[in-house]
Amino acid sequence: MEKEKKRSARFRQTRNHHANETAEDYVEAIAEIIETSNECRVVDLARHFAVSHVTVSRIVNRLKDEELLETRPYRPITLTTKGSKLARRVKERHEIVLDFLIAIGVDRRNAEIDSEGIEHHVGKQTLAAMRRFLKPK
Amino acid sequence: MEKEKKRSARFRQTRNHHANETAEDYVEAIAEIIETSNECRVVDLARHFAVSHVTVSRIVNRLKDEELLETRPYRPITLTTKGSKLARRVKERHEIVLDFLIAIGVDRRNAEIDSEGIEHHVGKQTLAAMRRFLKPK
DNA sequence: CCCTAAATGTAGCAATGGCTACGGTTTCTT
DNA sequence: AAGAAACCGTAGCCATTGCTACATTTAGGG
Repeated sequence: MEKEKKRSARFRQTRNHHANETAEDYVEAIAEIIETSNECRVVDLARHFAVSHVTVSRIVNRLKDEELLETRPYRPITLTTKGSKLARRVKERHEIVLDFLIAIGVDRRNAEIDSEGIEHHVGKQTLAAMRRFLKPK
Repeated sequence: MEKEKKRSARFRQTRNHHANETAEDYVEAIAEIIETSNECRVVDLARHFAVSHVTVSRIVNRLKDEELLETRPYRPITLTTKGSKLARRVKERHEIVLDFLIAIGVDRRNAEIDSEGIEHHVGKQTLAAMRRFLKPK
């Protein structure tokens, strides 16, 4: 019974992370787009994620409420300090996961696909293990 | 531009997999419960995933439409052949991911947590790489 | 056998993330 | 400066996955 309770808690955790995954993907994309194009617009994100601008707009508003970014109507999107920090963490984690998959023998194409999905579920310990694998001292 | 198009396709893929993940989790859980308790009821799944029986009931109906399982009102749930096959594949993949995480140095507790989330995003190549890592010939 | 408890089902609400259609702003081009 | 094109916002639809509250069915204990 005790074991079942733990399992349940785990599943709940997984689900609660879902909205968070979107936030992570968005701040990462925004940081990336700003870095390469100097500014990030709703359309850029729509293209990036291959969704309509409407979907992006709604999510951006939510992330604004969460104080991850700032926008004004018809204006570019900027990250708050909180958003930038999250973006940096996410980017680092993403790169580690990608490099790790390549290191264990997955070709770049597939590593890129799988890492997009995997990265959100990689906890601290797992990330540390991947890091160790990449840089054995 | 070409690269951006590929990336978009990838994201779309990821999203389309979401409903599928639920199906995978459910058939895996059903197979597991039947194996240990001889039958699987809606309440068992509700306990397993720590959600209400209502949520389970709705999802079970959807999976019935997808012919992964069979139910009759107020009756236990059974897997179809299709459902059983999926469950077996999912279970195998799950075990490989779990063992792999442990093998790279993640403790069991964290490996169990992360593997639940990661497993759905592990493609054929990545799974093969994990298998190679576990059983080097 | 009946009556209650447990299990299921149904109705209806919320949040998230998709969409199209339509209308309002900004910006660029002529 | 005017008009077109690009961009953005809003309304309103759908599906999924949560929920509570209430109704129904099944199964067991008296």
